[in-house]
Amino acid sequence: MKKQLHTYLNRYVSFSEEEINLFYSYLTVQTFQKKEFLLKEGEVCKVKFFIIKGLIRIFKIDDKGHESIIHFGIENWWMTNMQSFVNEEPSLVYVQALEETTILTISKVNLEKAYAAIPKLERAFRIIIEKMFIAIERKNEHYSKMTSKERYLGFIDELKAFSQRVPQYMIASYLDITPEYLSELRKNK
Amino acid sequence: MKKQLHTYLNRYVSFSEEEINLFYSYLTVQTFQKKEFLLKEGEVCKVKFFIIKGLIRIFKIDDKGHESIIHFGIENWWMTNMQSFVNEEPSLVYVQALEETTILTISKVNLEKAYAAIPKLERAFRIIIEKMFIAIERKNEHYSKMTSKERYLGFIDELKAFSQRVPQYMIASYLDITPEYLSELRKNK
DNA sequence: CGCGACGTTGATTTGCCTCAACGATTGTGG
DNA sequence: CCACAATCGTTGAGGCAAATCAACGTCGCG
Repeated sequence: MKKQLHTYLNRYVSFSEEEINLFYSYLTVQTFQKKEFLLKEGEVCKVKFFIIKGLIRIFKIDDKGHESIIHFGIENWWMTNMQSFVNEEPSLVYVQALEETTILTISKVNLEKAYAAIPKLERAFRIIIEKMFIAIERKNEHYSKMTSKERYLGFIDELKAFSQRVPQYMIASYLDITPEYLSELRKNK
Repeated sequence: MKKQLHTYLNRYVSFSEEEINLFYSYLTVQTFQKKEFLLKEGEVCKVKFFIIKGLIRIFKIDDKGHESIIHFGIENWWMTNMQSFVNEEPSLVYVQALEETTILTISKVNLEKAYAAIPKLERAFRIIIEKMFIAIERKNEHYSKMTSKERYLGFIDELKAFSQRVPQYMIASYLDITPEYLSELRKNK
């Protein structure tokens, strides 16, 4: 797992073995079963986490009890509920494992310590969040497509990574359409 | 302007006068007239910029020639087209001044130099982008509300900052509804 | 085997768009 | 300083995309 993290981080900033060892000492390994929650609405998100293996979803439940999926997360993604983690506010969303999932977590305090001990980390995480920012804007890009059909087609590529691993109604939820309508879209190609 | 920037940055990380002077030496002042473009689709976004005074919009034009507004930007915001700036790809969006607007710009090269010269800046910009990330997620939050009406109501607060300064059809565009329909929503409270 | 989870289909309803037209402002050049 | 042109908000008629609701078939699992 240390190796996996090292490889990942080196994509952005190159770290020595010692630096990774030090960073790793601030991390905690955790495993969640399928359907287990990493975070529930109302709780404060205490950690950033790196997915070693598995699949998670971030979703919310609206007033009518309707779930809608905001993000999926897979191997080699750093994730958190930024709003809750940064501002230390109650989360508005749920984070749930969709498969058995192993993650490395780091608390806010430890992350600050790690930034202080390894200044390059600050840079790495700035770059990582820039990528996340671009990804989220890209999703929004698709969202504002006129029709759902274009939305669906526009997403096909990035959905490939998930579509084999999650039920179709979750894809529908991510696209913000009903499962019934997605079914119809798929039929008409 | 230097003072304004200093005050702003101190909200996140405290900088000395000298550090700000150094950073400032990498920046360029620019002024744009109302309706002037800071960036057009297809161009590569070469700078990050800080709005000293004025108001801008980021918008795109879809296949049917329909404009839709992605963000507004006002005083004391750092902005850029992240996708284009970071990846040095052609921009998919337009950036346009809606009032006479004065900005401080910094090129990618100079930003790298500034990071190297003033390591604390890396931290400041990490924090700034975290805030931006939270803001954009918050917008998405509103977006996935079931009805446009809820969307409109949910946005009222953060729209106050703009609604006095931009025509209503731009608000509609930002909310992703037609001006006609927004008009109806407003009538029915 | 029986139950729950999932995908599909069809009938009906509705939120929101399109298109067109009309006042009310604003502003701009002659 | 007025006249004419844009620009902007509103209203109404008509239409369509996508939601809702309900029912059914299939599959995998305990």
